[in-house]
Amino acid sequence: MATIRDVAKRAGVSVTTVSRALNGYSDVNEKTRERIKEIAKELKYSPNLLARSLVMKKTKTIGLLVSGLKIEGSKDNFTYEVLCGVNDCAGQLGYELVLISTDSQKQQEKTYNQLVQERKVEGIILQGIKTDDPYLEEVLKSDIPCILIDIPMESDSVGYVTTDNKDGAKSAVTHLLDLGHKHIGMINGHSQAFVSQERLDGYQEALQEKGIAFNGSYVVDGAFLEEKAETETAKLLQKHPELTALFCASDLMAMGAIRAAKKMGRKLPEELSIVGFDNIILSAYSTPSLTTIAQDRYQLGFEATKLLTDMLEGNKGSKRKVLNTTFIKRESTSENHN
Amino acid sequence: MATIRDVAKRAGVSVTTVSRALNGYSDVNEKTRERIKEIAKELKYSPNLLARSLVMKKTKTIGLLVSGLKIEGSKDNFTYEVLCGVNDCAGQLGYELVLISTDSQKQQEKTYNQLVQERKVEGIILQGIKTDDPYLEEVLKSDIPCILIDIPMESDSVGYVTTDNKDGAKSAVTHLLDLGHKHIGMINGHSQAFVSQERLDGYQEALQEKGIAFNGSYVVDGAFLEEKAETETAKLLQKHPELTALFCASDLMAMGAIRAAKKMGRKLPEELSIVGFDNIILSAYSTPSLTTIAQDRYQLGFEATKLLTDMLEGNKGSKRKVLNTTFIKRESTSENHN
DNA sequence: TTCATCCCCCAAAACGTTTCGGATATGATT
DNA sequence: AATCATATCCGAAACGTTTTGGGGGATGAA
Repeated sequence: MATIRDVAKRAGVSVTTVSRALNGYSDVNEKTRERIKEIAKELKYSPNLLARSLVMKKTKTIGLLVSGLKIEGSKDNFTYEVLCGVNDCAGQLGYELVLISTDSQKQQEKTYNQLVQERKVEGIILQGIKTDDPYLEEVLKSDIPCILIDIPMESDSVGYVTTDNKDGAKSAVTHLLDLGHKHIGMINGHSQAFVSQERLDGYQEALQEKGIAFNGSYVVDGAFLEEKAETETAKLLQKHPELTALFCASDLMAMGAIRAAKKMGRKLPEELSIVGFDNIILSAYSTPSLTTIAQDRYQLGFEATKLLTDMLEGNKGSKRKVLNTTFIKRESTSENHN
Repeated sequence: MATIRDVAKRAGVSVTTVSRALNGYSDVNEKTRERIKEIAKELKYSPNLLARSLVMKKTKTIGLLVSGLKIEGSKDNFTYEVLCGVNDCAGQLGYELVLISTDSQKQQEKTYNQLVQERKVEGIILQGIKTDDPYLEEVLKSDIPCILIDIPMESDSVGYVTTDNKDGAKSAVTHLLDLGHKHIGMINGHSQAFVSQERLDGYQEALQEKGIAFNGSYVVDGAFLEEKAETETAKLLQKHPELTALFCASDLMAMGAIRAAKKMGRKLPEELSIVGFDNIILSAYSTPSLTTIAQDRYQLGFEATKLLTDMLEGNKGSKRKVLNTTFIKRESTSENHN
């Protein structure tokens, strides 16, 4: 590996001049600059980023910290698609991306600050963290720039990007109401996610606007898990046979709900309408295919990165961004025939 | 950020001693070692990895270079699951992971060597590269340690990990033959993937063992794409109505095949048996669910990382690993009734 | 001639580590 | 008393950059 010294020697100038020539400073003669560039190319010189970072105290690196990077994530692809967005944006802006993953085990050993400082990243995007995670508090106190995904919290150094969950949920439920459904259940996610509360809010607001009373026993906790959703749905339908429609806070849970309904012999969608949230791949392939609220996970990652790099480069501006959802009609919803 | 100098000052020793104390050298008194550790913790000292790497010429970092890290990858999750495996193994072994993605555009600008040297990674895992990619040649010439995924090529510094594609394909086709099918089509992947050839070999070998002549016109190119597979399947079935079964070189293509068959009014699986390859999530949810050959993508990533770190640490040993497949029976295959 | 301006260039310090080659003190051995 | 081995410690160099604070020469103006 050729160093800057090699180039300097060969060019008969000082390392200072090489550095300044290559970095586009104006106090170097154009002729010598060209010569230096020539030689650099000849020697296949490329600056040692470690050395550069060490002196400049900038690494041009961001980290994607994901809590629970597990194979189960394949089902909703949330993390993968966020990752794609982050990667694309970071690439465009010349930032390197390091992937950091934690789990409750690792968190015992290292604090957030340690974890992040060690990796020498300038900023962090946080994905998949729950609201009761001890890291979250640390993040908000720390002065390491950070963007949270789907956790609407801010501080001087942290911002967030999320989807308009309330509005999305509202349009889902409104869709069901428009189809004539009066008794609509909800399979919500666990309470360690902000989005659960938001989606519940949307559910309630939609009901309220149509003058339908909210019934707490119509809402159950599916914990964002397919199996849990299946058993909870079964129980719910058993207990409340009057339900003709379900709003699920995630497509994956909707898959569980579909299975539960099928097992109970309910005809879909004639005897039970189901709408999900997320628009995961599966929702287009299931039988019946799933009417759902699409959120753009790629964009979530992309915007998070944009926000983060803006912060890093000192561009003052909003540190939050809320994305819109899109309603997607498929087969799993139909008019209420009761 | 506290530096080693701060610790040294506070402890009243030299930086050398602090360094050696913290790194477990024996030529430092246990008492002072304890004192230094104490102070280090007190000052929240953690060594600057940039500085360390600079002098040690080791970064303890590996790169996952993926060609075409795109949102479309959501459908088969190949990259995501490999990533999970790489991440887990790297984490266990104390390596950092940086994600590098390229596309044909970026490859114009930077050679493989540049791309990799700049990032200061010690080794690379290469995923998603096609056989006609110019990078591949460069990889084999380069002396940067590298593990290829699903490309069985070796050199002094590069090894590979892959699945036993031929055997997997063979068992898929054998399954169909055992069900009494005599005319079996194949929707293969494009020829820029090694696995395509291997799976074709397995297909042929299975036929041969049962004494059935190979018919080249039964094999079409679905390019690993769902849509392409759909149109190719439609054409194939039209041209060869005698076909009662299909072997698809990927589950995603099988999805296309299923759709094509349905559109033609074929009853599945009674009038057409289909077996896929991969065992992607979708295959369990489609109607009919897909009989397939499972390959462990997570393990692929995990083993790749193990191989790579072995190389990096000078452990001489095999630089290749071939994983086995598992046959999974679902609804899409049944006995031949003709 | 003298002085101020540019234009180019450079030596040296700094970043935070690790490591090499001693240095010192202590105690044991001869 | 002299020598030697051992246990601890340390100064300084090295890694490859960027940046700071000039320095010298040419040019133009006074």
